[in-house]
Amino acid sequence: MRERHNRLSVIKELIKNNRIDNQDTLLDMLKKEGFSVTQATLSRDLKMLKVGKISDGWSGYYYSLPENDFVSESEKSYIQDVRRGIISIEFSGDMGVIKTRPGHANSVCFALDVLALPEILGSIAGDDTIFIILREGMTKEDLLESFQTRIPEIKD
Amino acid sequence: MRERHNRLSVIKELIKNNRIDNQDTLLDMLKKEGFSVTQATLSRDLKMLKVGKISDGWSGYYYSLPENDFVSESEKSYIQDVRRGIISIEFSGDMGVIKTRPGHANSVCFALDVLALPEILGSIAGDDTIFIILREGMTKEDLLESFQTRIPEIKD
DNA sequence: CGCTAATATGCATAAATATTCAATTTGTAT
DNA sequence: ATACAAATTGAATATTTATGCATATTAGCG
Repeated sequence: MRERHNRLSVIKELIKNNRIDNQDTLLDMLKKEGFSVTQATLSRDLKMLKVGKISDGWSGYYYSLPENDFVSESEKSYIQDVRRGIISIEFSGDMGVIKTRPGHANSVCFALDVLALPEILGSIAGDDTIFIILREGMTKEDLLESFQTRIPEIKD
Repeated sequence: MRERHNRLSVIKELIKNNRIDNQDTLLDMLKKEGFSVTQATLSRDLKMLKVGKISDGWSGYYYSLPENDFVSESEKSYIQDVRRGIISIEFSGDMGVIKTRPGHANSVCFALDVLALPEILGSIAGDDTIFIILREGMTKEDLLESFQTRIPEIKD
């Protein structure tokens, strides 16, 4: 199911570069890019990308990515750190344990910190193990979803 | 028709202080504050206030005021400068002429600058006269509307 | 005051967006 | 491979938001 991720990043580009004010026009643009889906799917995609609809300051509204969503170059490299180091992630209640390749725990942990995932209250790294504590009200599913949207989108 | 302005500022407070994610609940809150209107009116109010609907970062969306819409105390005093100094405003094409009380042109002009109305490209002040140039695509109606929403809402 | 133009509002409805449900596809562990 | 759970999607529908139009209210002005 690589399809969806590709679509998501195309949507992101479209939103970043155009003033789009409804899903139907976005749908058309997507079609021209080769993605043929329905409005229902697009609605879900937008929610997943956390796009908002904000005022242009005078006459209307348009879609907009959340602030911190220009993935800076340095941030990309942190994401790489995560991908290179991480082996597994498991949970017990509000706590999670991430296993990494030996010696990678610290760089992964630091990278997670930089990514500032809203689900993570805090984390601490050993040599190949990271403990994380979920923020109150968050579930492991929330965190895993964040991972999916933040991590896989990076190419090469 | 003071009513609407009061309602607008109550709406602003409600949005600033609560996580509201649809107009019906906002409608209820308004009712409790003593404002009884329909969803149609509320929809128009929100557009007038330029509120956006943005992601809370994990599970949903809520209304949010545009960034620069916390009217700072200093900004309030600038608005007062405008209200105290201004006498009339007239247009010819893309240009506007504001007449002020003698000696007030400068303070009004500076205040307009601070308010950073999107409709104004630039302005220059004499002693009791200000010239302003509208930004391309903007009309005098746009500017006057901005005035109405920015200036009158300030109390005392 | 009464008149008029502008503004504000509600009602009904259109337009836009989200969600339910069933079907299909994909991932994973035998 | 085969079976089962999870994820993805579309179609239909529900929910939410915007708007056209008629009416009501207000601000000016003679």
